[in-house]
Amino acid sequence: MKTPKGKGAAKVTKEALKPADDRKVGKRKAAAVPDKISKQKAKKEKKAKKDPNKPKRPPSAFFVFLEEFRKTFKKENPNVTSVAAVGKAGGEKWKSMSPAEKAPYEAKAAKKKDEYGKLMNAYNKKQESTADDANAESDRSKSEVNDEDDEATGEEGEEEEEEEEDDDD
DNA sequence: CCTCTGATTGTTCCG
DNA sequence: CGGAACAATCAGAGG
Repeated sequence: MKTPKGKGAAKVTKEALKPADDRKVGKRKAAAVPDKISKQKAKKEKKAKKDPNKPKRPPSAFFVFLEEFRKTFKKENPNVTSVAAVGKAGGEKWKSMSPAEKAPYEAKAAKKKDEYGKLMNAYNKKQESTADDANAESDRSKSEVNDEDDEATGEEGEEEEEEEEDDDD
């Protein structure tokens, strides 16, 4: 089924119970006309080679918080095994949290973003290399140079990760 | 057997 | 500027 239509996906959640925004993203699949469903696992790189090696997006502050929250939640709610349940609970709590409390999570997420930015740099290089069509590139083995000699990321530099600035005052 | 779906919010990217 | 898709998770359910 793949839930072509929203229908059973979003369902009623709690729109009435909670005014939680419109949550536009319920199932944005509608617009995307997915030819081949390839989300979590790429079975075979047949034709659906969207991106050779796209770096996964860094977890948002919310996700960072969620990771920890999940443990706590499940710990106190061993009965609950639904990821959705944790998501909801986490979302509610997240909104309930103070910006100051989210700060540490945001700080961490910010750092992830920093590293991600570097990965993107390298990733962009590959992309710029070619807009190769699936067809055009039949056999470019010899030309398959993936070796980026120079290090894209200045490792030695290692900027000091800014800790969360203590806002005392 | 293996793939997908659910649900949260945030973030990121391309056009 | 905006939309659209995807990030983890975990077990269940279906094809």
